[in-house]
Amino acid sequence: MKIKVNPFDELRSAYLFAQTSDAQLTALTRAMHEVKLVAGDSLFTHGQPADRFFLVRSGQIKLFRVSPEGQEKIIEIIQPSQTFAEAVMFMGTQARYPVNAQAVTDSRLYAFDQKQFLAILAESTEVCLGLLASMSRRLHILVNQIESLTLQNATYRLVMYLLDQAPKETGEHSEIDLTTPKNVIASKLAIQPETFSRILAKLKRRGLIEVQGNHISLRDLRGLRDLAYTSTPDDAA
Amino acid sequence: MKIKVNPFDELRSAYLFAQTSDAQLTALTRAMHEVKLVAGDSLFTHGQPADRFFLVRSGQIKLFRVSPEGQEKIIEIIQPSQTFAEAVMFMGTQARYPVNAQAVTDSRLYAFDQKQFLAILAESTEVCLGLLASMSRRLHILVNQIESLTLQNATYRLVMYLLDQAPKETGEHSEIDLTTPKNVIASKLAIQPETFSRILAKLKRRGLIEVQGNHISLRDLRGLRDLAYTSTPDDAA
DNA sequence: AAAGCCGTTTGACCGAGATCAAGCCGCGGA
DNA sequence: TCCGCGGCTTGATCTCGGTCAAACGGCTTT
Repeated sequence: MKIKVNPFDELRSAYLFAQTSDAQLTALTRAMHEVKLVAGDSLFTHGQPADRFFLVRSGQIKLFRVSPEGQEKIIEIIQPSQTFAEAVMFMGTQARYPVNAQAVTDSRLYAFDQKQFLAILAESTEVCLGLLASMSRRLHILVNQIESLTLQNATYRLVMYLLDQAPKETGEHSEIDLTTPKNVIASKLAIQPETFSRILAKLKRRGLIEVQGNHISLRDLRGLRDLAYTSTPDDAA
Repeated sequence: MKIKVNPFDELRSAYLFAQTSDAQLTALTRAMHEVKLVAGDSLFTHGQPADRFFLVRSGQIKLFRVSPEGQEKIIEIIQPSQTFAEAVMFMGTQARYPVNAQAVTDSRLYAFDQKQFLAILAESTEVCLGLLASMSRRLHILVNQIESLTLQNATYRLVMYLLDQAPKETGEHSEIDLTTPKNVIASKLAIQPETFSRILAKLKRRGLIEVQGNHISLRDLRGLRDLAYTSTPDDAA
């Protein structure tokens, strides 16, 4: 027994295209091409002219900025079924990518031509509204990031990340696997790898989590949540 | 001699409405009402249901988050002719404001009804594209904020703020007036008022600026730019 | 003119997290 | 099986910026 697969299902799995009609997707696919990257490959760099945006089919892409001293700060890690850089398509005359994009793992993407995309937008209000919604969510996420960078400490950010990774079942206990190298997560949370490691060790000492490589057991979800909101800097075992 | 003023000029001064037709603006104004705030008045709070967005006609509105401890972090200070909270209109079912909004000084605003606005969007691609462009810019600004919060120090942020306030003439010397209380600027830059004051004092000691209350003379633009990019923490007079 | 008040400045101290520097461990290649 | 590399951990130390506290100065109020 064979399951029938709509060729557009993969595109529609992306928020951005969820509401787009077959006809429009057909038009879009004409100016779409496939991109394959191996881990470490750069896709585009900060300041480079932006003439296309992307949908991740598999793998992970990190969007980041680099400081003059070479420090890397990851703004976002793009997962399969997510699009990115679509917001840049509206920066008007000679748009430029505001960040660097690089593959964390081997990845397959679709690239969409800016002109083609703008043409579709111009004739479809639904696509427009979908895009507005997706940008609105992203805006909100960035505001939350700014809040936690400025009003919360490193432990809070890390704990929130862990809780966010956990499935939202209601138990007091949960298991997660880090799908991303620890140093990459650290950069996303704006923490040094050493500090990241130390915070994990602290949580372990307190019996809140257990760590075996990339696998982490959250032993006490309530305790973790409490910690995040009170954030005792105290370190004693 | 009297200058003829289009009643919509004020609206069109906002990026968002720059391309909107008279007919659409007419429709919009039907569901628009005026709002007056005195300094310190709250307009809306974080988490409150969002059913309208705003255009600042005069005054200043700060958008901010508050930490559990009561610390305030200003995300943005909205100036006359700028709109805000329009992005929230797309957060779907039961949108909520993601920040608090409060008047820094006495202010006059226009408030626009969400439904009316969405109706106009649905029938005008130009307005849609204008909105996309404006959200795209805001997105970019937030990314830049995240970068400077994570990859740059307080001195960098403050110097960049000063340089940003200065008119872009090419001289080596420039005068600026802070239109916003120093503690508000400090919060926007994620710096404590004490530190803000100390950094200004340091810049003064080095002969880069002169300060008289809210008036600041930038005596050495090149020096300031250099400082921002090298950012010697060194403090000696 | 004195008294508050509020935003700002200055001083002394502290601490979260960065930096520098070793070790450790798991994994792939020879 | 051993080696070597890269990511992770742990320890020692440093520092930027925060915190607490007090004084200052320009206002408005009485």
